Amino acid sequence: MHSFTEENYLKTIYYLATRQQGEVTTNALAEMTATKAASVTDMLRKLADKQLIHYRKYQGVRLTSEGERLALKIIRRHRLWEVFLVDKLGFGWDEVHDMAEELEHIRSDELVERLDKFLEHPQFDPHGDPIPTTAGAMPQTGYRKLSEVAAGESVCVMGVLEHSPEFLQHLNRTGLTLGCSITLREINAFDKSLLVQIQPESTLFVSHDVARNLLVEGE
Amino acid sequence: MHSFTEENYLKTIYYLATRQQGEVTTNALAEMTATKAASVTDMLRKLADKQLIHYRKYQGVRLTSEGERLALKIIRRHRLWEVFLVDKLGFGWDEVHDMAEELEHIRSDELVERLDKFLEHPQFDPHGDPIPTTAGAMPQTGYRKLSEVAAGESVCVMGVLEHSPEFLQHLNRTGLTLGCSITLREINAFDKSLLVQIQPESTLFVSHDVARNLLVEGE
DNA sequence: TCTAAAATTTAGACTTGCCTAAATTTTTTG
DNA sequence: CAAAAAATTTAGGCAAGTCTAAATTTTAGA
Ligand SMILES: [Mn+2]
Ligand SMILES: [Mn+2]
Ligand SMILES: [Mn+2]
Ligand SMILES: [Mn+2]
Repeated sequence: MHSFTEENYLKTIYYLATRQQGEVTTNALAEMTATKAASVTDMLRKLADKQLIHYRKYQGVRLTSEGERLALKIIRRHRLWEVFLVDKLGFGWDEVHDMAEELEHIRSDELVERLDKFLEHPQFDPHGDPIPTTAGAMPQTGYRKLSEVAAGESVCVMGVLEHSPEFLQHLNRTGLTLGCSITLREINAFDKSLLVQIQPESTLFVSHDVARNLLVEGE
Repeated sequence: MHSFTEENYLKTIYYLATRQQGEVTTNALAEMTATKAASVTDMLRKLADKQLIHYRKYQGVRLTSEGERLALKIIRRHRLWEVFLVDKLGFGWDEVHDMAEELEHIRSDELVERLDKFLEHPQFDPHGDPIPTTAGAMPQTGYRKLSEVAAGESVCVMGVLEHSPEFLQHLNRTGLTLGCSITLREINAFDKSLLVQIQPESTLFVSHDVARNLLVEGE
């Protein structure tokens, strides 16, 4: 069995590995887990002993296939619980992360599979993130960042890259929630801010900081 | 904030205090928590420091009102999660205890209140145990043990005192599940076993060991 | 390429929760 | 009521996960 802490490290390594190439560094892990580099080194030695990561001193780490399998299992749990909290209990998408962070560690495969069935096998969590399959596959989405869309294109908001309550609440206020159809009217060359049409009658300014954290699906 | 371990000790002290009079002893706690007396003593000192129990060396312990409030809060969570697992996910009453044992420690009052609403404010858990109120009151039931019922009486099965999967599965097999109406036909003076009528056409032998763990409600 | 800065690891320590063995207190019993 | 037994606490230690400070390795810059 694995501790909460080990599970959180595996998930964090997976997360960091997907948004960069090469090995995940000690300092990056220390920052994400809000601990110190020395503590990370201790844990890396332990995860390496358990064959969950490939680790060479000073060279960073990479998940083994067993480590990745475990990471995906925790991510599956996390995202299913988030769906439960939003769809069944009525929480907002900005409120569920911390609870799911705890619920993901409840140790029962049967529980997860029954929850999945109860939720009618959702494909995406409330933030648009794909839910890994029982078999441990992470479904790929072809989403682009809104910041990479060309002027004139019409797209649908499908997910977010930033999960902080502050960002999600900002989206709530501006109306840029999942499923929302928008057309990109102008791109401001100076600060890369966007003018998007959100309703036939209403347009909205979107900063580059927001645009590069919004995932959209082409026309 | 309190650790899982502290919460489990408080719940155990509450449990032991309700089924005996006077203070709860170190050895009783060691047995229930499957640890050693020396470990219990360590934890008692810590809980006393936090003013959650009244503790005098060698004299046993008693919950403070704050300790009891916390214990009831954990019990409320435990029982609500059990209702969720049985009513919504379709688990059997013999399968849910260990999962609820973990779920009860998820730290969010809002989550518990929303779960309570989602479950439509249940009064009892799948084992017939009353669910403490948000305010921290434990509803009292007037149930008697089946072993204390007189021959000739008709009663309804309302709860169990023993929660082991083995006992619950035994009840499943014999048909003595919650809500079941039975009439006590005979009491065997030798071994206190019972002959109960469970259907107009069928009767059943019930050992004293089973009867003293079954809670029933008078005619 | 050699050195200074940055990144990482090691050393030594702390807290929590647990253990065994030994000491102490309480309870029981002859 | 004194001795033996039972219950409880104390002493000393261990593993997990964290920290700070110091040492080491890698990287980057002149
Ligand atoms: Mn977590
Ligand atoms: Mn999510
Ligand atoms: Mn528990
Ligand atoms: Mn129960």
